[in-house]
Amino acid sequence: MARKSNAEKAASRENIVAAAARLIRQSGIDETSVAAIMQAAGMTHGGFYRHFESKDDLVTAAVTESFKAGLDEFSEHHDGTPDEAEAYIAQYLSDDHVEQPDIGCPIPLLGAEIARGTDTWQRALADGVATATRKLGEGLPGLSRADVLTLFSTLVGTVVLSRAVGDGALRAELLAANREHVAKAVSAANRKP
Amino acid sequence: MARKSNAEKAASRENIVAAAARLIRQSGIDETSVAAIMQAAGMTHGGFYRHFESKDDLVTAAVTESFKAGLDEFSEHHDGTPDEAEAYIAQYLSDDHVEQPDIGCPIPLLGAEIARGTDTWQRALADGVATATRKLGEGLPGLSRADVLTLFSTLVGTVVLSRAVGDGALRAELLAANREHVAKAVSAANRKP
DNA sequence: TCCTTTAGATGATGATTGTCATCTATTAAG
DNA sequence: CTTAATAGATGACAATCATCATCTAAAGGA
Repeated sequence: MARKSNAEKAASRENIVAAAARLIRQSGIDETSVAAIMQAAGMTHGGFYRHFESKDDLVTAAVTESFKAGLDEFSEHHDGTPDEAEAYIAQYLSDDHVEQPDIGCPIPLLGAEIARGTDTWQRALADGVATATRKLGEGLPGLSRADVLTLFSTLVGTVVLSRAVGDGALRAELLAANREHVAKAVSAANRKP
Repeated sequence: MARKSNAEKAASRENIVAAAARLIRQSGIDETSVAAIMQAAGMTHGGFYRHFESKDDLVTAAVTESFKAGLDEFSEHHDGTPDEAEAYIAQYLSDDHVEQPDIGCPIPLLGAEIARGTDTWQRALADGVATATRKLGEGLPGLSRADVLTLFSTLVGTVVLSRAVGDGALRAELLAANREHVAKAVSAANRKP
C-alpha cells in the first residue's frame, strides 16, 4: 500500500535476506517459495521484485549472508588463541548445530543444491569456504593448510551424515568418533610449536 | 496400451528404480518429476502407480538401490586386502566421482534432502552407511571403528565441498589435500598389525 | 476357449510455483 | 505546494507437479 522511506527500504531488503537465509537452510532452495520468504519477512509476495531481479539473485545474497553471520560470530570471539578455534569446532559438531540447520553452516544443507546450481551460487559458497578455512588456519597455527582443509571436510561430512541418518545410535556414534578425532588432531598439532 | 507379462512387469519396475536412482542423484529428489523418471524408463507417467504407492515410496527404493549398486561393486573387487579398500577410497575421491554424481555415492547429493525427509528415507540411508562402514572396516583392519567413521565422514565432506565450490583452484586444493591425508592415514594404520 | 485380471496409455485434477502488470498512497525532489 | 518516482499490495499468468479415473488390449487361470 503505502510507500516506505529509503531507510525503510534498506531495512526491508535486509529482512528479506535474513528470512531467506533462515528458511532456505531449513527447507532447501527449491522447496522454499518466494511467497513464503516474503511472508516471513512481514510482507506480501508482490513487492519482491522491487528488491531482487529474481529468486536466484536473492539466493546468492542469502548464501553470502549465511556465511557472513557465522564468520562474524567467529571473528568476534576470535583472539588468536587455539582455544577459540577449538570452541568453534566443538560448536560445529554440537548436537545443537546438527539439530538447528536454519541458523548453522549453509554448506551441509545447501552444498548439493548449489553444486548443481549457477556459477554465481558456487562462487558465493567458494568465497565463504575460502574465508572460513583461512580464519580457521589462523586460529590453529599448528596445522598446515592441507590439514585445515581436511579438518573442514571432516566437519562438513560429519554434519551431513549425522543429519541424514536420523537421530538414532549411528548419529551418536558418528558425532562421538569425530569429536574425539578432531580434538586429538587439533591439540596434538598445537602442542608442537 | 498392451499388458505385459509378469516377468516384464518385474523388469519394468527395475527399470523405473534404476532410472530414478540415476536421475535423483543428478538433479535431486524434489526437482525430479515422476513423469521424467517414467520417460527415462521408457514409459509414460500414468503407469507409475501400478508399481509404487507414491513418489516417496520410489525414492526409498532408489536410495537403497544406489547403495546396493555401489557396495556390490565394492564386494566384487573385495578380497580382504587393504589394497582393495584403498582403491575404493581413491575412487571415491577421484575426479570422475566428483564429476559424475548420477552414478556415484548417494550421500553427498541426497544427504541434505533426506535429512529433512521421511523416517523411511533416513532408515534406508542409515542402513547403507552402516553396511558401507562395516565393509570398509573389514578391508582396513588396522583402523578402529571410530577411525573408519571419521574416514567416511571425511570422504563425504570432501565430495560435498568439491562439488559445491565449482571447478576452480579450491576444488583441486581440497581433493589433493584429502587424497594425501587418507592415503597416509590408511597406510600408516595398516602397517602396524 | 472364455473370462477375469491388470500393465501401461491417455487425459484431467487441484495445488503450487516464479514472475509480472497494475494500482495506490506516500515519499523525495523541484 | 506541486509533481514525478516508487515501496509494497492485489491479483492474475502460464508452467509444472503428484495423483488418480478411465480405457485398452493382452496375459494368465479356468
